[in-house]
Amino acid sequence: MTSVGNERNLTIRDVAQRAGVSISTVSRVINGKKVRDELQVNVQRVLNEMNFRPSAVARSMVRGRTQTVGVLVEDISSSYYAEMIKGIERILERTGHHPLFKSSHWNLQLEEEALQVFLDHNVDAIVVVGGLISEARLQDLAARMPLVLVGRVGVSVDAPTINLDQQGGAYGATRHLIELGHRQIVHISGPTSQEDAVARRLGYLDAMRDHGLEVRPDWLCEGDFLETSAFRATMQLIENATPFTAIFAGNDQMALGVNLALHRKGLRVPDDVSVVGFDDLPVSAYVVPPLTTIRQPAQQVGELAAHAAVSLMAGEAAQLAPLDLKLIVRESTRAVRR
Amino acid sequence: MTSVGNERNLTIRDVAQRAGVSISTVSRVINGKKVRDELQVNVQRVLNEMNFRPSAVARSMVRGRTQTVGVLVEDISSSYYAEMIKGIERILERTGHHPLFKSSHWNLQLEEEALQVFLDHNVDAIVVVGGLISEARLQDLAARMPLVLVGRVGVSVDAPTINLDQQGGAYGATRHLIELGHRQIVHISGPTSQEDAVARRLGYLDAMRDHGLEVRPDWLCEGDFLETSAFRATMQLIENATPFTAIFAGNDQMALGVNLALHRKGLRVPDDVSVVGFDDLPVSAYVVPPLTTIRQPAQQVGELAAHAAVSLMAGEAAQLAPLDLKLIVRESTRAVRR
DNA sequence: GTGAAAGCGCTAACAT
DNA sequence: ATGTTAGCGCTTTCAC
Repeated sequence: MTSVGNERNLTIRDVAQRAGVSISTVSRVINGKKVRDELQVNVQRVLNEMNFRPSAVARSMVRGRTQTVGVLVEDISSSYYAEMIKGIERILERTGHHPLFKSSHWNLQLEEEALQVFLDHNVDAIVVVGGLISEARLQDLAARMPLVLVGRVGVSVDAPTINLDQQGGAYGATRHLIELGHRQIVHISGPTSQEDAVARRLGYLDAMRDHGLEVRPDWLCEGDFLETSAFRATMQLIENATPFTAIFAGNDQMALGVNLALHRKGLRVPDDVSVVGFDDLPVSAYVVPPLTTIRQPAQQVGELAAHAAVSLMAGEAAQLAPLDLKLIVRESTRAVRR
Repeated sequence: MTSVGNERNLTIRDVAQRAGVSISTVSRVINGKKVRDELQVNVQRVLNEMNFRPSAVARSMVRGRTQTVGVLVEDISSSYYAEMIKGIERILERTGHHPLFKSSHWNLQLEEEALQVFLDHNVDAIVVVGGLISEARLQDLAARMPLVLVGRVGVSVDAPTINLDQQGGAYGATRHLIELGHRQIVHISGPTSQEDAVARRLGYLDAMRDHGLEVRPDWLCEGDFLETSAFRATMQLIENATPFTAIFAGNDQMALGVNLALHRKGLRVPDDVSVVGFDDLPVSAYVVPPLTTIRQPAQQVGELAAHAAVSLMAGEAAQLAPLDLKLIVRESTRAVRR
């Protein structure tokens, strides 16, 4: 049976001894440097026999690089971030780098701690997704090591930044409803402490204004990007007899909350009320009715961020292809009934 | 402004020099060992001033421990694993350990590679969730280092194993349908290459048999745990005019696929067909109608696994509290129409 | 209690 | 081309 890894804790010395060469020769063989054919073959054989693998820790120590990339997200288990992480994994795997994921749960202190851990562990690059870290701190980081920012709009940090046009996406979502004849459109936003939530709300406001539609104050609700908040907001709306024919939720999770509230109140989607979400989560195509939404290419964002990090680590400039949000029309929206 | 981490790459020598003491004294202060009060205060001040943090890599090198735990899952971005990961993060954070997550995508070779990476990086413990790694290999690993297994039923490896009674859960799901008067119950299982899928199918079969119900061959479908497969299977069932009044899907994602197919064919849930899922994903409570399902306490599983790993690393035996699956009755099931 | 020195496993000069 | 040696930054004997 082939054993996984070293039998005990073998070192390069053990290999050298067994092969009857010096440790540098073993090191050279391991690293594919020039060695006399005869020795090369012999050492390689011993290497295989002993199932030897060099210690990544020792290599990191001497090389000053660890082949790891710190990735800071709000919540690993949230669908959107999870998708992004998948993209990051895929790219880094190819380049022999290892992502180190940390969740900060929208908590500034946890973010700082995570960064500190990355620094302590001497990661070769850091990817910061969203978050509350100050611009100054990010700039500080960027000056010292490869840093890639995702979803931090409006920061002037000297680091490649990947942003999707949240405002434009929200504008498109709202316009879609308007084009279907809706005039009374509610928007349930995410928490205004988050940039994305604010940008999307702005997009909604812009679209309404551009089409000459007034926004009733009670059409603007604030949720927290989770299902329950939107569920409650929608129940409230109905109980208050607020008039509306469509709801644009700040993300798909909240759109689900909206759906359920409408269902509870005996309103049908899309016959009575049209609903649009944002993100296009994997489940969104399968809920009943399938959700019209704005697709965020989360995996691609992750891939792009990883590519940028790899470039930076190689001392090259990062190439940032523009990524687009796309309206995905499914079955939760229809022309307003006249 | 407080800077994150070291200005350049400060070492313990720089601190020693500035504080006018030896590096051992600095080391002692950092590690909270006995040092003369006067020196202690002085060194600590310099430490703070310089914003010094010891290199985790160097510490790992000399201590032989890295404070990291390798966690191998099939797919980080899958809801169920993501929840578990959250539980693992939460516990390890408290003990100062850092999880290193790897996805293996149901690919044996990727699993082996991930393990190898863990070993190379000298992780202090490994948590293997499900997967295809052979029992022999796991035993090999367990003999050499702290290893915790999750969801590997029937392996006789000398390592703490956390298992939920998948078969029992499926039995309960099926019995729930039977108690509602259903007799014609379809089961769409996950891929039979996965232990969980097989166990759940067995639970279904047991329940049917125990209640004297025959299982038509075409009531047993095999999906792949993803929405689409169940969608297709359900469409097929209806097109073949297979008689059924309820469907037990192997997981919630497939239950969503079932829902959509029923919707497409004009069948109502639960009025025409009852549907039960498995897992209780965060979204399951918010789809319309809210899904009746078997709750797997994914986060708790993660927490338990992390606790076990921590115990093992401390040289203690792991305490494994039993975790239960629970039937969550929501609105996708109702008594069969007579 | 404190400092000098050895050494964790490896790579990269530097000799040979 | 190969071996010898000096560290990488830290912890930990071991003397004092």
